[in-house]
Amino acid sequence: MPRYNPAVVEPKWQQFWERNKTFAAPRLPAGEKLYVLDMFPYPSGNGLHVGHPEGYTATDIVCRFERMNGKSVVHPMGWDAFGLPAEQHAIKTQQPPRVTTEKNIATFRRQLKMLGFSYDWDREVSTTDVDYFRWTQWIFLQLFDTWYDSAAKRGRPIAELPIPDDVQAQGDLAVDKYRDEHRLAYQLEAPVNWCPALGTVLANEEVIGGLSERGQHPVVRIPLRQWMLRITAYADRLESDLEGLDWSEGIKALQRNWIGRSTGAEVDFFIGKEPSKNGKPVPAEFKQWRETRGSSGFPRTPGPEVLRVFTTRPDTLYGATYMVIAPEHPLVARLTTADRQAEVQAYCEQAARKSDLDRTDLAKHKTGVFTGSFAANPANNRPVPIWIADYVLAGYGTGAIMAVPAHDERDYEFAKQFDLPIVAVVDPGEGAKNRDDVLAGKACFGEHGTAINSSEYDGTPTAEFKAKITAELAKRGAAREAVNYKLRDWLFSRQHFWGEPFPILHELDAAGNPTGRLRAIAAEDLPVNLPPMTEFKPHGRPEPPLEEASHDWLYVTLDGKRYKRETNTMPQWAGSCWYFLRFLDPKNNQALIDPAIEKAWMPVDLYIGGAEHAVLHLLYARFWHKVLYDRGVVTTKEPFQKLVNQGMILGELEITGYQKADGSWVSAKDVKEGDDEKPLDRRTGEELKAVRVATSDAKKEGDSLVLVADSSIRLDSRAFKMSKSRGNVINPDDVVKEYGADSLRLYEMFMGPLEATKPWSTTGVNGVRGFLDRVWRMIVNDRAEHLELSAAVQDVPLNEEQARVVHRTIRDVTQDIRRLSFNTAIAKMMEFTNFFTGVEVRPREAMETIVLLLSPLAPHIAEELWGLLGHKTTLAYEPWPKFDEAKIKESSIEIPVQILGKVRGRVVVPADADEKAIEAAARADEKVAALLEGKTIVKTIIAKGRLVNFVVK
RNA sequence: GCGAGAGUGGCGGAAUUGGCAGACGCGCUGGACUUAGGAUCCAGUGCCGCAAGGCGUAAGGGUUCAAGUCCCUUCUCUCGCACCA
Repeated sequence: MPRYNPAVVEPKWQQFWERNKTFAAPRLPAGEKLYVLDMFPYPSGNGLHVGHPEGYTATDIVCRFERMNGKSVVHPMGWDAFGLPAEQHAIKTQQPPRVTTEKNIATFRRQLKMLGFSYDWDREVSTTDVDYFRWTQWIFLQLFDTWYDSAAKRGRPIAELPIPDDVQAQGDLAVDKYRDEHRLAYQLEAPVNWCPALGTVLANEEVIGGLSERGQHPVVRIPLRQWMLRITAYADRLESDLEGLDWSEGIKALQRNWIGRSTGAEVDFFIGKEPSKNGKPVPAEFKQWRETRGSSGFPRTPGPEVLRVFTTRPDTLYGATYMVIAPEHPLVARLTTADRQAEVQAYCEQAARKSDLDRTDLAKHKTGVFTGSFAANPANNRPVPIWIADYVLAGYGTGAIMAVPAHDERDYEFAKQFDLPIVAVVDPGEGAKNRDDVLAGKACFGEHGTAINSSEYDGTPTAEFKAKITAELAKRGAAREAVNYKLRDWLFSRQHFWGEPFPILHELDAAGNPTGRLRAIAAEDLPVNLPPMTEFKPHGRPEPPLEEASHDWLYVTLDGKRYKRETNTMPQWAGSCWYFLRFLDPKNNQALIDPAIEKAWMPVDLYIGGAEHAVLHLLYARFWHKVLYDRGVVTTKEPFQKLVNQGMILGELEITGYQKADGSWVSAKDVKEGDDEKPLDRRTGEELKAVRVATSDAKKEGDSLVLVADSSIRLDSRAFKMSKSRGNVINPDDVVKEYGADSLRLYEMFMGPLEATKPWSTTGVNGVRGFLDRVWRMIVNDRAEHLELSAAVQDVPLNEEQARVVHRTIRDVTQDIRRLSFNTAIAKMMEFTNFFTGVEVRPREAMETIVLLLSPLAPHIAEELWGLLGHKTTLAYEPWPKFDEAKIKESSIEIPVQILGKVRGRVVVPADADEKAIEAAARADEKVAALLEGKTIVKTIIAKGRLVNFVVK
């Protein structure tokens, strides 16, 4: 019994914590607050993965550590439980998704409790709880009720939206429509992937090469009414507010990249209101247009007489030798001349059939057609031909570009393909690699230089030219400065039956047809629950499955008007956009959160989760938070002050060899990867078989791993992502059963830096279990019948050396935990244990210290040992050990002596020895003295307390 | 192609501001205790060499008394984005 047995110890303490609500956080923080958050999991049917406990252990360590440091800590957990798998399971088995979800949550909850995390379980929420999504719907109402005032740079109530006179004059319906167009939540016809064979709409990633991932059925893109959220309005704030956040540069870069801000100019190219005979702008009309623009300035929206483009390089305007519009551009018909009709139509139809992926994937060679029309270049007034090509995206900028083949790689390729003129207008400068080719139009140069072939601007440096010409054209009303973002508005509706219903009603006329008028459900009438469903199967139409709901759910009469409910549901992202707020006030049925609570606990001080959410979840949550900030619901601009992404845990390292069909080996250097990742013989193209090789059959030779039996055969060695198909998945339940939760926690922290990707190793788990066994035996008499202290543990003071070890360990472990460097913290505790197991009499003070230091990482064993050391209560709120720097200092130290930078000897000197004394000691060292014999010392470097280096000749 | 990160023993990984490369763990070798060990304890373990010694942080160059760490060039791997004008 007195052997360390986690199967007994761990459940015992888990029950203790639960019964005593040891980790319940107060409503409002008492003293310094700390909000530590994990990305809550999607409770999948597979149960917990070993990746989950990695981040959860890290946050748990921080929480337990800071509680002992006296902070008021809130550490909640919940479930991001809407999701497609439960819906698909329902279709397959007719089991309601709520039932499946609750079952999965129960499994996850059990597994998390089994790992001893110090969550305040009273705060548990699930995004699928009606009491929870009531507030998700409430936030949607805020979005619906908000427009973005770009002058004030903030969201404001829709009632404050100024209505232009001309709209006002058109009556109420026009005003409503105008408002609807400006809301942060608005409707749009957007294309979806409709798969007739499956009878459902598919997400982009479920469509591969125009076929459904499941079953390879054809998928067509059809327009469907959708809800959109105007995240683009917040693009610049989402970008600029990144600056004050304590996030890794990598994640910030990822977000910036995704937002994709670029600055440049919008420029209008005159095309003429009506098509002309030769396709070129009529000079007289053009002249008149220039005059008008000179006085009217640059209009907000382009009229039909111009083709507006966005460019980041207005300085290359003189080199714009043609223009390109996207196949979906509204002016396609207007610009296509009669003789080009057939060709253009065929091209556009073909482009429409391609998915976004196909367009980019096989776009190594460019395609396009000439429209027959020309536009006037506002810089030099010359006509340039207008082409249609799908390398220009309809959704970015204005969907049209000015093409400068000499200075844009894509335009260059296109110009080569279709033999269009290439005029260099930027001189790369003397000494540039292929300057002559660039100037001759035989190469493309995309960087900055000085202007040429640009009339009076010749010689102007790129940056200066950009500003100059933009200002000049702006004065003439032909251009303006502009900013563009890659970020698109957020497609917020899904055609699913397992998601949050929208709190929106569509007004119906007497005939039962929608009038186009929307009505938001009043906040006090929320929640809108999901309708009860009797069967779960696709109804075979693209419209949402909730269209099949019973009529008493679907139709509503209010104030004498009939309405039909919105039948789209929200995407899974919705619930995770604000859960961190609800955790702080989970049971409030008057408000999303009590303002006093929000003010006291927010923002989240530490947020840890997987890097897979680095872009979308974090961006969406930040966006919602900013809207709530603008509307006065929250008081912080950003929700997550510090963010850390834990790295992925891979399967165990695998050594792979390659064999031909006849079983003979092929060296890895002769293997290449074919389609579908199948290994092929580089020389013959023969298909090979990848074979797992046992560690004992492989050895290292030089830089490569080879077969023991035949060293000419090289092998590959790498770890792979855990996957069912590869059979390398590690189940936390099994690990806990075999080694215990503390061992699992400790091992995951010991594997390496939190943020690194690292392979699993079962012998490594065994190793940390061995450490816990040693800690146990250091304190417990494991030969006794009953649990009792080892006789070696005695109430004696620490001697000097022991005190040094104790205090140094406190210092280092404290510092390492603060840095989230748990692997080194564990190493320090192992050193401590190695030292004290070798000591016959172990002072109680030392043992109590190590137990406290270990407790955030391995809390169960620590609580058990703490009790054994004579304490009656949990150590969860025991003060964290303090160290005394004076006790760490040694009276004498050993320092290396180098000659020409090479260590030649060591000397022991008093710790406070001055440079002279150190040098004298170094010279006195026998070995050093011998080597210095007959040499001239040019210089002596003394790093106090570190080393001595003699530079000799 | 662009962006981010990383290359250190057989393996996972340590190494304040440039200051003893390889902490700690795994694995391996030898030993002790054992009927036995997948238990425990002790010793060893970067590479070459009998040794003295030499060589070593992806490769090459540089700065420095001193470089895993700073600078330049190149290579490889992982992740993300990918015709964003």
